[in-house]
Amino acid sequence: MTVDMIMERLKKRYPPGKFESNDPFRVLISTVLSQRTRDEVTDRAAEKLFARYGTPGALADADVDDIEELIREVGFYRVKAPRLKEIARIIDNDFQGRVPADMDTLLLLPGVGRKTANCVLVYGFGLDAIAVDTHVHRISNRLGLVSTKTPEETEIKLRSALPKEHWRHINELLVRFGRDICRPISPKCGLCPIIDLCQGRRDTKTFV
DNA sequence: AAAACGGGGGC
DNA sequence: GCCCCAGTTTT
Repeated sequence: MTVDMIMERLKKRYPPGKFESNDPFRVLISTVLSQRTRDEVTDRAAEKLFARYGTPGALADADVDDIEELIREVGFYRVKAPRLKEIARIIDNDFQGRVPADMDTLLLLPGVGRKTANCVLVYGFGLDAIAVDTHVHRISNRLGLVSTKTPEETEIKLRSALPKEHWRHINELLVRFGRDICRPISPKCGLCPIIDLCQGRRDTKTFV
């Protein structure tokens, strides 16, 4: 199967990173921080935040102004800081300090959409889920794995097209691949390790 | 369907 | 100095 070959080759090029298995609360908070923000910046801010507020109870009682100051560098901090506090409050008050482990409940939290919820399910709880961000959406379509208009549609189609063993790896693999090779504009097809497996390369002229 | 949110890093 | 970034919510 060609999708297996794609995943195997990408795994070879991009060895496992930080997102193996972690505390669900930290995965949740880190993932919200990471929205529209580069990882290096996200990691620094998350480190500072968790050093002071490491649990839902602690974060729920924090000053929003202090949270803002700690996460300023990730951007969108005036939106993210109150959301983080509210997320912590809800988890502390309504879920006995435990992050919910199902999609529908996670989506009730402010600042949590399908991508963030799926990251929590996969990286926080080790469940079978596929986190589709802009990279996964774009590249899955370029490669010809799916033909979809929205990330949610991509997630659903990938559930059929992608063997389960690859679900937990596809997000990080395609994000890294998308950042340095299969970029949104002017992808570096000349350096692409899976160019021979790419359907999009043959179907369009929008690739370099 | 489009706008708004944003400081930091790459070039 | 300009452009883009591991999305989500609101208009």
